[in-house]
Amino acid sequence: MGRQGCSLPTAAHATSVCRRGREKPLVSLPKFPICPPNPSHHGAAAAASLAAVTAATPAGGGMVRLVPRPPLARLRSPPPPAFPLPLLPAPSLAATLLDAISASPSFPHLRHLHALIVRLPLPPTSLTFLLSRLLRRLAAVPLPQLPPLSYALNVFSSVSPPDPFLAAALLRFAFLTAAQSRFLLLLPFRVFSRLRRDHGAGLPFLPYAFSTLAKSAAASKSLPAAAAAHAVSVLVGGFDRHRFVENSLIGAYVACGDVGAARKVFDEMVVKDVISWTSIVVAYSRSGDMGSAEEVFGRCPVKDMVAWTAMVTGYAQNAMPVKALQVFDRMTALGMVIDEVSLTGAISACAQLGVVRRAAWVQEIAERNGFGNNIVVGSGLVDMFSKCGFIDEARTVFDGMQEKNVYTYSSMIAGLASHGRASEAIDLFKEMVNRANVEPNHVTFIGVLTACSHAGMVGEGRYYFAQMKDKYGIMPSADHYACMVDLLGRAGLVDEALDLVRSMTLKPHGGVWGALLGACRIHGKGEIAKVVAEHLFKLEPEAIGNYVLLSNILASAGKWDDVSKVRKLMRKQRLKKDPAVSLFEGRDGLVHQFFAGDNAHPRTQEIKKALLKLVAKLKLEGYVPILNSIVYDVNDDEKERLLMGHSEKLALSFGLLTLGSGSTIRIIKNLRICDDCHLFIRLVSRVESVEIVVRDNMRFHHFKNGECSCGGFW
DNA sequence: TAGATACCGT
Repeated sequence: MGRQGCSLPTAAHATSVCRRGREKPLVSLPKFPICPPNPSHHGAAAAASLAAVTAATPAGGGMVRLVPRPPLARLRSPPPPAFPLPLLPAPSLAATLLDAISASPSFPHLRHLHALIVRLPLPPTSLTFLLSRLLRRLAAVPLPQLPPLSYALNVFSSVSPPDPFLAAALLRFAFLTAAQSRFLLLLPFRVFSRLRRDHGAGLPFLPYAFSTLAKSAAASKSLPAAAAAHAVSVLVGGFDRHRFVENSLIGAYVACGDVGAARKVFDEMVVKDVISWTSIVVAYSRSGDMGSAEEVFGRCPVKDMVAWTAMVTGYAQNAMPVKALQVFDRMTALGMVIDEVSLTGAISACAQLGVVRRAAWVQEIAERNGFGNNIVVGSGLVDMFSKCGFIDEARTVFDGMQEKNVYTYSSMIAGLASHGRASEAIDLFKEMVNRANVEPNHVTFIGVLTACSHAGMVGEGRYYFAQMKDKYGIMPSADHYACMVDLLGRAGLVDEALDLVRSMTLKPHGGVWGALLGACRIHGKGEIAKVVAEHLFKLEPEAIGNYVLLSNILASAGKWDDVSKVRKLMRKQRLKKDPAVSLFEGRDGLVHQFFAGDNAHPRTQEIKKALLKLVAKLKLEGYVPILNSIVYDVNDDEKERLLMGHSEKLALSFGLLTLGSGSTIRIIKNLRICDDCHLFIRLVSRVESVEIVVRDNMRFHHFKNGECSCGGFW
């Protein structure tokens, strides 16, 4: 129990279950406070580090022309000012100008204000304060009108002697504009170098200047830049014991993936605050080392909402959803407020678990607090409902979202694909690129290709695979190849799929070979399977599924000698197959768990009796058990007996007993549904007039009127 | 100066 880390949850993820007579609700619904929605190490070394970083920065199309010009010379027919001309005493004048800066909608307005400010008789502190605010506002002007760096340098040069406060504001301007244009992310380093060259020791720097350099290093994920920011902050700034700067440096090292360097700065800090602690926790969450994250979090003396949230999202990102929800519950029990970010972590955990009641509770929190308008929360809800089996609810959330981005579309497309609604997924992709003008990325195409694969749409799949590269400039990754191999292989084009793998310039990973092995299973290609499996066993020696799959393929072909060889190999590797298990959530919210051949449920006699009756009824309708689905060398009677003990049949029988005709029965299974159970459930949906939704380890099957949404492609 | 979402095969 407690296995974590598969793409869809196993039964073990349920927080509590009904088994061996022990009944507990799946989840309790705690009460907690909700916050209101948000309103909206030496001189030469330092120089060398800095030179390395600035040299690594590509030349920037004239943006770094550091030739100051008098601001007035740039004035060209300014528009009429949208504010009253200041005829007030000096303090009020500064206040009026500040209001005017905040309210200025465009670069021309701000330019006009700049001209005005430098002409007015303002005290020096007011002047630098206003100009720094002006720089901040200038950096927020949307891209087409975004002022060039040369203009910001003019602002800086408006004041003499050079002012440290304005220098920090100038660096921040460089950072913000570079971030906005996603170009020249290391621009602040260039500006810093220039300021050093022009003013030398005549211009001291404030700590904020170095935190901006650290931020710029973090944004560019450049470890040399982080090291350079570190070096100059100590050697030029003398800030080797400044908490603010140290925290920024930790953040930069974390963003660049150097946990060791981050930890070194942290360990050497004399005074640590919650931000220092949280940064280290995050460093371990991101590197997948939740054990160390737990240890550091445990030692953190004062924990705030952000620190707690870092743990929730850390667990969620590392496929430990049960722990994520436990931490989320603890933080709410302690009276911490919940905001969009912490809720996003809980949503992700619910999506991984597929727990319906908990998901509904999370949505209620989101709606009650207006978080539903948040694009990240909304996208998360779409994903969550899809993974809980409620594709229509996912679509409702999606349609209700005012703003959608590539995550929102990709979640919805992948959701539709996993529910077998391929044409809807393709239509949505077309809407995304043609009407909404949202640029697809590599993840979007995984969803599109999966949709094609699950519906046998070979032509469409080939078309989008080509379009991805030719139209959108996205080079296919091994994952995209895995989708294509799956698509071709399922459709029976196993040889073509093998050719595609052999033509790859990228090294095929387990996903690619695994898809091919799956195709061999469907189409009974025992000989190819053996070759494919060899690649897989080398790449993933401990992935039990590969051995089981090969063994099953060989068993279906009656090659029992080969089967025993594979089983021997498994024993040698000390690998043991996961037992098959199905979960059924009753109307009362209790989760009932059934293992294959299980007699443990309190109502087992009733369940088996009902199942036998059901089998007899189906046989009258033409049902013939698919004995081939049993991969053991036993006689046909025994095969049929084993088939009738399959966990999803037990869960279905119990579902029918408790819910009855006309209802929707939802079953979660940890392994792939077998051919016989698939046929069986299809027939039950017709004969008993029920809808049955089964989530297997990869996707959803919606059974209705004798048909399944997967159309046989699973 | 710290915390956010989507994806392949078995």
